[in-house]
Amino acid sequence: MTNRVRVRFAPSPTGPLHIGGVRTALFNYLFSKKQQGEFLLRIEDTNHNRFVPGTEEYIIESLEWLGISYDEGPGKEKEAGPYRQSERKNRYRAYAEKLIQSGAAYYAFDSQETLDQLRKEKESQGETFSYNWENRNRLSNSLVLSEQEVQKKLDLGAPFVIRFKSPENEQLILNDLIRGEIKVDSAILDDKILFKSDGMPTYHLANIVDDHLMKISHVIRGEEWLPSLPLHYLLYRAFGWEAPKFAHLPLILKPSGHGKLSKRDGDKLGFPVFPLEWKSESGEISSGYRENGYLPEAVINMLAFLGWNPGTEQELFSLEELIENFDLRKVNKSGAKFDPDKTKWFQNQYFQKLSTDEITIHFKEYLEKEKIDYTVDVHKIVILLKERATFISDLWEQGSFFFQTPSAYDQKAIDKTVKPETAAYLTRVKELIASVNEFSSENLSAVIKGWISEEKIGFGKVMMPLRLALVGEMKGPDVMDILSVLGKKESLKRIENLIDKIK
RNA sequence: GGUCCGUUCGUCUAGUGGUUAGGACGCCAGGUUUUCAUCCUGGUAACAGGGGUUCGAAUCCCCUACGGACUACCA
Repeated sequence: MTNRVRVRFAPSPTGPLHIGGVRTALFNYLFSKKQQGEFLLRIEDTNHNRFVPGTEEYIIESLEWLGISYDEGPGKEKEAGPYRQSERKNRYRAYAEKLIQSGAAYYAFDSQETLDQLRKEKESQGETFSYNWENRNRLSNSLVLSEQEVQKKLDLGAPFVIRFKSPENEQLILNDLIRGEIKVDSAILDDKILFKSDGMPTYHLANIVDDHLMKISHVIRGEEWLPSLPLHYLLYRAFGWEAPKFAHLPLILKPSGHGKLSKRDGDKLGFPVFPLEWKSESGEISSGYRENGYLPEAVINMLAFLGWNPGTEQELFSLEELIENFDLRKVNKSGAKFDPDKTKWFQNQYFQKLSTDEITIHFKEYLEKEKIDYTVDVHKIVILLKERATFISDLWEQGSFFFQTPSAYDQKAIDKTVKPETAAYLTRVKELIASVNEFSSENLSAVIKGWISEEKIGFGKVMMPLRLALVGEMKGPDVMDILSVLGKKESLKRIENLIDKIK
């Protein structure tokens, strides 16, 4: 008898994990850690047709990047393993047979074509065909066939599936930790296939068997599974097992328009829906948060607040704080539209928390990757640019002029700042700068601003063209700081360039 | 179509019978920055509709509308 909390994240390796899946993993992780329980990763690969190579590795790498570590799973084998359903393959049949023995399930031999035909017929009458108490006695299965006939078919190797015999008339009262009581009439259920003709279990069987065998205490999964809850509940009962507690998480919806957030929304709408970049076999690339420069902390924080909040006004939470504060009862019932702007805001918050040293390291890596040579003091540039950046790449967008002499000038800025006397002013500034030995922004400021004040010229008339000469447009940090970072030689060159241009 | 779930500012949400319905993102305005961005201050804006229950409903109940999920030998 153990009350130990054990939860699992059970993705199927049919494609890259998208952020909805990541959030499910996160909530499972937070819940289990809050209760000092275990978090397992189980790969649900019972359908080889949909298997996509590389996705299991992708899932593991994603969780690792985000800091969601699992206690048991592929590569972390414990006694409940193995953790891939394909490797547990030969366990499921026996469980299905057990259900047949007790009368809770039965063999069915109907061909795909027969069923398709029946569905079509019903559909043409505006009704839906369902394989259940209404017509299971008219079909080809062990409910209607004699024991000998069934045995003969089995012996001959005829293809078969095993279906669950759902009760005809029972009011089921189910419980969900987030939604409370849910009442369902069993008459609307169909006899779901538990065991496929290819020798593999379906999700429903494998899921229940494994959750039981792995001693899962709480099943936390997406709302799309809510309609399967009655079946799962019935399955536990048929096996005579105690069912875990269930919690169905609200869905993550598209930012605009309608419906569940899907893989295709991301690049269509200009933000990632995947934690990591993914390249499909056809060569199509889906962008990822990591490659787009997001910090894992920001992604975690954003995801945690999609459908959950602590009930206080605090919005910034580290993983540890999330664990401390997480409460399933505070999870919302309704779906949440994904908000790319808010995600950026979280990113900005975490980016600003980074030290200038950390940012410098990453910015240098960026420059190297982009093959940009430099002699300037990158750390100084980072100090100047940090507060205006949200991503490392912003540093380049905001400050490329530190590395490259302007080759063109913003025409609007020229029109606005260049006057007949500008060339003369700049020539004088050049002389002044040349006279400064220790090229600090304080010294430069004293000399240049001193001269402007003395001559009563007006700051804008000098500073604006000077900025234009150094930057190429009207943006960037303090002009004196820019001069200081650029150094005497480069500064003089840039001023000279503009003088030549406007003379 | 059927079943189930849901519905507070544009978005994420607080709120559990008595609040000027709070916060955040976004947006707008002002200030700072002799530039741009940041930053600061302020503003905009919501209880889906209709019936009950109650002295009193965003909060409890019912109906309607709308939204979503599911409805495979996929998970």
